[in-house]
Amino acid sequence: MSRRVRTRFAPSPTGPLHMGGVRTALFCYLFAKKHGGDFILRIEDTDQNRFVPGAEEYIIEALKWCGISPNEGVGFGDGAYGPYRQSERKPMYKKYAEQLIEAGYAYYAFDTAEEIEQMRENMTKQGVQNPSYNSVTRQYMKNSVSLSADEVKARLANGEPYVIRHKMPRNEEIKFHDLIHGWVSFNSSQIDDKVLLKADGMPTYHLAHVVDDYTMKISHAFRGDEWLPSAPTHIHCVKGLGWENEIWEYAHFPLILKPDGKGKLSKRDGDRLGFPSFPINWTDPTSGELSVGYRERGFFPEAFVNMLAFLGWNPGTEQEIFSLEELTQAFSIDRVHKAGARFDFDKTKWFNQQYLKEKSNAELADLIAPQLAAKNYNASNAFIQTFCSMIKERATFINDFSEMGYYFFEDVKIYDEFTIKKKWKTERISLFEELNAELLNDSTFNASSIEHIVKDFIAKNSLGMGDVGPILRIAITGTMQGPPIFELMELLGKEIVEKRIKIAFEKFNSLV
RNA sequence: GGCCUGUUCGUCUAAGGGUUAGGACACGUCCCUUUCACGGAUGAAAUAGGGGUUCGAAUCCCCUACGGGUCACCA
Repeated sequence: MSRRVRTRFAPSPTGPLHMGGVRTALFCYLFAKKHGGDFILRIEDTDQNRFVPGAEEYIIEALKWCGISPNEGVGFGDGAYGPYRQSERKPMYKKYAEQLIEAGYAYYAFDTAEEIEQMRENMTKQGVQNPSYNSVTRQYMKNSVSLSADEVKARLANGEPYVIRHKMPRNEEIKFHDLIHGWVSFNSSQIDDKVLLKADGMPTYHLAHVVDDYTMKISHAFRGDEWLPSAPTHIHCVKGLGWENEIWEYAHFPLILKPDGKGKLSKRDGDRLGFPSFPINWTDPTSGELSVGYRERGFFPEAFVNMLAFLGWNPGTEQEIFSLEELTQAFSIDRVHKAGARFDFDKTKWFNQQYLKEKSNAELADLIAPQLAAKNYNASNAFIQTFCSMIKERATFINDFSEMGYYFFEDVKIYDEFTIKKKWKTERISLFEELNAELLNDSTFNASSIEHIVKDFIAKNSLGMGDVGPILRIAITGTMQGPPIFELMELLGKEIVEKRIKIAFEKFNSLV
């Protein structure tokens, strides 16, 4: 009764994986892991015309980055059900297609593309709204249903090109159960005779899905909602092959929609919607066009995965931050939504920020080391860790650190002139020189000693913090935004503070 | 257009016949801080419409509207 849980993610290497695909993989992974089963990566490379070099490697690398590694399949070590690339499984499909013919569930078709086109035109002229190769039109086409057995034999013997088409019944109720949608039923009269085996001997998705999921002992076939309309074809083929008692459970996941709700997110979107739609960078091999991925944009894989999990699923509690392990525990297919979810980049950034805040300063110091090195910023590890502690609650991405806090490592490049003009009073110049001198005399020079000096100075001269704070802050950092100024002065040290104040005061005078 | 599928704050969602319809993002206000953020508090904000069933409906049924998917020798 209890069957080993085996799920698979089966992308086609026709380009990069987009985030919708990653989410499908994630759900398959979570479900398999939760039930102690297997998660398999199968590459659906049956369309040689659409093959894109580098796509398979991309898919593997992207899954690795996300931490949703298959335990079986292309790139992750073969298991007992290989090969895991459909092109390498080519020989087996024909056998099953022929088995379907013998069972009366499929037939040979010899029509050329032009003949099919002609048929569609004729049907349209006759007022048929949706012309297709189906239980009615197949009678008028060149196939083993309409042609005599002898002629079919002769054509086959002559090596005439042919495809094998599914023979969808004329008028039958086809019903199947979906873990998310419940019972879904179709009338077969609405469904066309899909090509199962192409003229080049390769299967189409329809045959490949049925044959591979059966032979790979897949227990749960999960895929996006866009597959729902072709499910009856698959169900009927399963029946024709006599596998209906061993069939997997289906679940069709809700689609991830564009932020405006107009259509599903697709590969074609790249990063031109204002946010990445790919997990990692992708360079189109023909156009050379680069689409920035979540990884390069500065997202943590944990945050990206966490966000994806919450698109169409939720745990039913108010917890939102989940590690992969926690997701595995909490995941349940019956908490997956039915309706498509619009993507929200703000929320995605929020997830990243949550993870950023939780990183230790030591971890962050390691992570930002490359960007500091790239800018030739040299500093001790202790300095960098303090820098991280001061900047992390103000940033969303680690990529932003060196840019946001450049003044930790080099002199101020841009001054907030608006605030200077408002706050700098030329007549107070000697007063500030005095403060500067007092600061230089401070032998401790830590945040609290500096604060003392400044506060005494304010009191002595009947000023307010608003008269001094901004001046100091802009002198040191150039901006009104940033970490606590006294702590920053302590970190930078007396020499740098002295130098910056000197440069700044001259600048201020020239501005006012 | 046919078929399939869906519809709770702007967005992601909770509430599986009985709640002042809850949370999060984004937005407003206040507190903390005489910076910015973080954090805390608070506000505004939703059951698409119409019919049933029921003592009682966001939840069940029907109709309408609207959205999405799909209609290839692509997956």
